Formats: sequence, C-alpha cells, structure tokens
Amino acid sequence: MIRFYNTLSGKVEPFVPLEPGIVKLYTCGPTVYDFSHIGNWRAYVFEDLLKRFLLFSGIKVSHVMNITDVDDKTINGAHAKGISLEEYTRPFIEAFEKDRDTLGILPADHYPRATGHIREMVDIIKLLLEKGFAYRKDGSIYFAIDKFPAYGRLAKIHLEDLRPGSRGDADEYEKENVHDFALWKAPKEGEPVWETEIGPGRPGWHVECSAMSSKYLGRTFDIHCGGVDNIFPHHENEIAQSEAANGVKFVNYWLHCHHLVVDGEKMAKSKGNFYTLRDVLDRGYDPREVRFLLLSTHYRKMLNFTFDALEQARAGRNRIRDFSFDLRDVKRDGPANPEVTQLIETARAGLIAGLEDDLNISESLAALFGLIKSANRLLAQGSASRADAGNLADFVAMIDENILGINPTDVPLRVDPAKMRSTVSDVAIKVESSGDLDLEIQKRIDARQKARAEKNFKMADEIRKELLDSGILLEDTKDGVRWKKVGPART
RNA sequence: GGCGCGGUACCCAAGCGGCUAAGGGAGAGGUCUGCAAAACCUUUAUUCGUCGGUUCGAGUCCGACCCGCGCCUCCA
Repeated sequence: MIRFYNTLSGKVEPFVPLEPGIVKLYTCGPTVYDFSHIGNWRAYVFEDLLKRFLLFSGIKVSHVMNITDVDDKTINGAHAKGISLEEYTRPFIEAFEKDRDTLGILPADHYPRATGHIREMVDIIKLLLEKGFAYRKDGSIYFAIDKFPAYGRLAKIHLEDLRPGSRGDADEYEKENVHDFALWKAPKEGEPVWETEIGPGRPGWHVECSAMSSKYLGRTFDIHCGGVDNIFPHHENEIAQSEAANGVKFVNYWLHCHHLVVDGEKMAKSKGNFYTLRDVLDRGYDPREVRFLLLSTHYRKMLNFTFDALEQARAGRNRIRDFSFDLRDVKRDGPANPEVTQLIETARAGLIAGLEDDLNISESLAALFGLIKSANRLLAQGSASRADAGNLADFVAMIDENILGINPTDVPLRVDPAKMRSTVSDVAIKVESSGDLDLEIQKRIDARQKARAEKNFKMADEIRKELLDSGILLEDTKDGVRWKKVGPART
C-alpha cells in the first residue's frame, strides 16, 4: 500500500489512482529565464524518485512537465538583450534538458510550453468569463476569488488573514480585489502580444498550468507536484481556475517538496550562495553525487546544501559503488548461499516498505546499506560464491536502474581528467568506451607491479600518486591490482 | 498578525506510544597490506531543545517556553 502526504488534506493518505494501474502526474517545470539552480533540481529529483517508484510498483505514469517560456522574467530578459522571447529562452530550455539527463532524471512524456498553448488558455478564460468567475478591467482579465468559496483550501489560507500586498502590483494593473489574479494581461509596450478571441494580450502565469494539465491529463488527474513555495499562490490559483471552469475536482493528490537552503540560508544571488548545477559540477563533483545528495533527504524536509554534505553524499554513494565493484572479484565457485538470498529479500522488502511510506528514502537506504554490510561480512569470511556475488550485483543494479539512478557501477573510470572540470554533462561517465585510456592505465599499472616485484616501492608509490592525480585510484588485493575513478580532492 | 515546518550522537538522518534509539559520514583501536586503499571486526546517544502533564509505559501524545526556518501574490 503506497501512501503519500497530501497537502490538500494535510495528512498521509493511501494512494489510490483514478484508474487502476495508471497515474497521471503533472509537475511544475522551469521558468526558462536562467539556468535552473540546485533548489529547482532538488524538486525535479524528488519528482523523479516519485515517478520511478510508481513505475517500479508496476504503475504506468503519464507525466507532464510544463515549460514556462513567457512571464515577466523571460520578457524582461529578452527585452534587455534585445532579442526575441524564443531566442532568449531556447538556450535555457536546452540547458534544462541537458542537465536533466546529467542528473539521471527520466524525461516526462510531454513538456508543453506556455507559448504553444495560448489557445487552450484562452478557452479556459472564456469559460471563466462565461461562468462569471472572471472579469475584464482595462484590457486585462482577472479571476474573482470571492466567487470561488473554496479558495484557500490548499494553502489553508483565509482571505481575511492575508496581508494586503503592501508593495502593490508591479504591473500596475487595476483589480477589483487585491487578491484577484491576472488570467490575461493587457498589451504593454515591449511585451509580446497575442491576438485572440478574448482580445490582445498575454497570459498570466497560473493559467498555463490549468490549460496544459487538462489538455494532456484530463480535467481531473492524480498527482500534482511542485515546491512548497508554489502552494500559494500558484497552486491555489490553479485549483480555482480549473475547478471553476470545469466544475470537477482538479487534482487528487498534491505533493510538495520542501526548500533547499545553502549553509542554512535561502539561496540568493546577493548572498553569494546561489548555485546552478553547473556551478557545483565545476567543483569536480560527479552529477550522480549531487543526485544522491538531493535524493537522500526526505522530500518534505528542508535540505541544507553544503559542500560538506556533498562530501558525505559522495562517501555514501562510494560505499554502494565500492560494494558493486568488490562483487566482481568474488572467485569462489559453488551454489548460492541461502543466507545471501535471504539478505537480498530482506533488503528488497525494506526498500519497498520505505518508499511506500511517503517516499521514506532514509528507510530504504538503510535497508540497502544493511544488505551491503551483511553481504560484505559473508564475502570477507568466504561464505559467498560467485553466484551470490552475481545475485547481489544484479539486485543493486536493479535497484539503481529503477529507483536510485546514482549509477554506482560507473567504474572503471574512463574519463579524461581534463573533462572533470567541464561545465556540462560531458562529465557523465562513459563506461564502456575509451579503450585507449584503459590501455594507458594498464601500462602504468604493469610498470608499478614490476617496480613492486623489484621492491622499488619508491617508484611504485610515485606511479600510484601520479595516477591518483589524474583521478585513478589503485587498490592492491589478493587477486591483483584494481583501479577506479575518484573525484578530485576537495578544493 | 495568520498559516506551517524543524530542533535525535562530532556531522547528516530514520524512528512518531512498548523488545537493548535504524542507517550513512567522520573519529579511535584491531585484522589484511611493502606502505596505502578497500573490506571486515570492535568502538562513539542511560538519551532524543527546555520545563511540566497524560499513561503501566513517551523522542513518540498534551501544554507552556526557548531556539532556527519557510510562506502570506517573483520563487522548486
């Protein structure tokens, strides 16, 4: 039984999809006025975990993520550069897609863009005008929230408790009620304009999600995700628009992930603690280490991003990685040890139990680490055969491919050390290529082995150091030397 | 002011009424090793922000208080 915390009810509830075996999922995507920062990625990684777990549970997922490519920021950005909105947003959309892949996030089925769905938005606005939920004022159209009694239910906000906006409406549009929000904004100097049935102008921010979600997922769908900061007003407004227009419930389950802060403080460019994914990778971290960090704190808990935490994530991921790696060295023949089989089943059950409980990843990881510890013990005392090692490796790989996505078997390293400073996804480990680099490393290892055999430990250590400096760590085992990639030392 | 979140070992982090308080990192000692590394073994919370209360029994429920943080129309 899968259970999720539903913001709407404020409780953990059993999850029951509208249609058995299929989940319709809408997740708030990026506003493409800049590179996504690690806080955005925290949300996307959480959503990826959610989606992967649903898929793993045998449920089909129909996933839609919007791309907001028209709003105040994109308009201002394009205007400042003197280029079109499309020209301005394109590189950020491309960067988003690249970074998403770098982090091992499964792509959604649809990435509808706001600018491509003006017609659908207009349709909703027309409906709202007809039904009396919206009104025109000076060329703009607003949603009248006092016409929608359920307003505030998601955010648990009562209108009378809201502080009147003291800083006023930046756009200087006139509204009947300060809490009303724009569905359609009147044409303005320097802004893109669409000529539509409801008049010229451009869409407000919230309406795109109502329009695009209903187009791709239907008027009522299962899960809507986003960051906690979207609860109010964005998601509250979406509910109002959609339910007022369609007359049916909009979303059954609202899942919101908490913020990521940096060094205990909210990220802000002015504080100098603002990081994009690229900023972090530039420091020499593997994207999957970043993913592991973002993944390993429960989504409803604030995540404090620090480089120390990233180091810890690296170490934790390395433990899984080293375990996978060690399994390759098991040479003993023989039948599978029932004890190992049992350990795997226990771990599987623990992993699933954790995720079923509102994506309690800590419990799941504890189950995985528990398996690693127990299996290592059996391995060390020679009670596990090659068959066991194979089963263990398969299990870890299966869990990683389906759930974690941290790619623990990225070893052996085939990465050009120079590329480790790269800013983009070229950093991603290319596992089965670069035979030349392999050969080069093997030659150095052979040279070191020769030196060791001659008791020339000085030279042996020099070669080891030299390889380490280029990201190759050597380990001497009973069965010979093995090597693996390590991240550059922390700077 | 309204709504909400968090305070568990050196760090991160589960547990949310009942066996000896998961797990990861870091540290210490040991095994292995030419030395490292990895792995294994041992070890690190009579205690869960503080003070009261409920209970046979409380990090776990209730109340008050002290810290830290978020949202209240830019924001994942």
